Amino acid sequence: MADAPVGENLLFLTDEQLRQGIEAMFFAYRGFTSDPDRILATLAYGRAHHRAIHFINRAPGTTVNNLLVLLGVTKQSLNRVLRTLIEDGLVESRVGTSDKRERHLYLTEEGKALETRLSDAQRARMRAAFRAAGPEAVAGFRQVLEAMMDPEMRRRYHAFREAGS
Amino acid sequence: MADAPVGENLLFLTDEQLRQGIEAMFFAYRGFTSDPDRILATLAYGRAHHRAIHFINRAPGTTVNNLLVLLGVTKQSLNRVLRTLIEDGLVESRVGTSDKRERHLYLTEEGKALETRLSDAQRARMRAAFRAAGPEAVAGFRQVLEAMMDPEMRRRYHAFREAGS
DNA sequence: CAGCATAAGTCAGCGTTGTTGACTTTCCAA
DNA sequence: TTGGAAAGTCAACAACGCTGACTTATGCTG
Repeated sequence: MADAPVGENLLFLTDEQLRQGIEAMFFAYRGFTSDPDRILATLAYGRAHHRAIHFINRAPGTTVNNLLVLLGVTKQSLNRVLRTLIEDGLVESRVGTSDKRERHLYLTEEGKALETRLSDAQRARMRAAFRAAGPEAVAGFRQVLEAMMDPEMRRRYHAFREAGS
Repeated sequence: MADAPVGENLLFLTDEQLRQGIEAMFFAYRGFTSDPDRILATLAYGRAHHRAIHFINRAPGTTVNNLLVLLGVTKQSLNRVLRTLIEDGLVESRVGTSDKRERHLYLTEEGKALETRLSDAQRARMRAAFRAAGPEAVAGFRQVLEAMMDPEMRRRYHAFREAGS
């Protein structure tokens, strides 16, 4: 916010620059998802399964309600994914202790194994991109992405930053 | 590649940093698509229509084959989208002059109007994010996104940069 | 000219993942 | 004890990917 560069250096706000940013997001997101997608395709799972596994791994014991708000999907949509993951023994659902209506979600050993496999693939690409671009570019990358989030999602993103590190 | 910073400044390649990068991409992409999605929902169109409209606008006269490679979808999937856009009078399909097997795609006035509407919404968010982060961050953002693309997509992305500016 | 290749379009069917709406069960808290 | 929150379920639907099989029109090559 505050003091953006004044005067001549606003070329990065050109219509053409903005369109290129949009296209960069589109093509980069394709690359971003392609490696896990290839693994998932061999397992009869999809991206929704990956996302559930990712966030359960990041926040073990999270409730179904937490998860569906985080993922931005309906209870019914998440439930379909969770059911198959539980049936297949990748996720464990434990009844809450303080509030027994809640279900707390955990990855099983098998679930952790798949998480590692998916994450390794995705992190390898991210690592290569970070290494190629250098630390200053990475800082800029994160700043722009953060500014692009809805405020509520930015809040949740920060919650993970604190919990994870 | 080349000379990455040596020694202590490799914190940006930490496992935790990479995971945060992954989550940033996820949350940011949600924001990135949310504004056009809201408009499209009122029109019985989806993201696939938006993507087709976007790239036809960027490369008027492109062929169906060009477009499906660019979008990374099958002919059948693209055709379903194009058919509705042509029926609704947003896209015009002209038989090729040199090669009559080809169909060249153009936005009609109505198509351009919708493109503008969708693009305005998406660019507004991108502009706000760029402004908030500043030009150096934007440069880094683009560097990292580019490094994250598959090489073939990076080539196509550059083709647009040259054609567009 | 014959025959193969290419571009496009179409039909049928399927899977994943999102949606709404309606409903039940469980259980906490006022 | 009663209202409401959390979770789960069933049904139906839409968007948008996919494969496979096929047709039509056209271009190119031997």
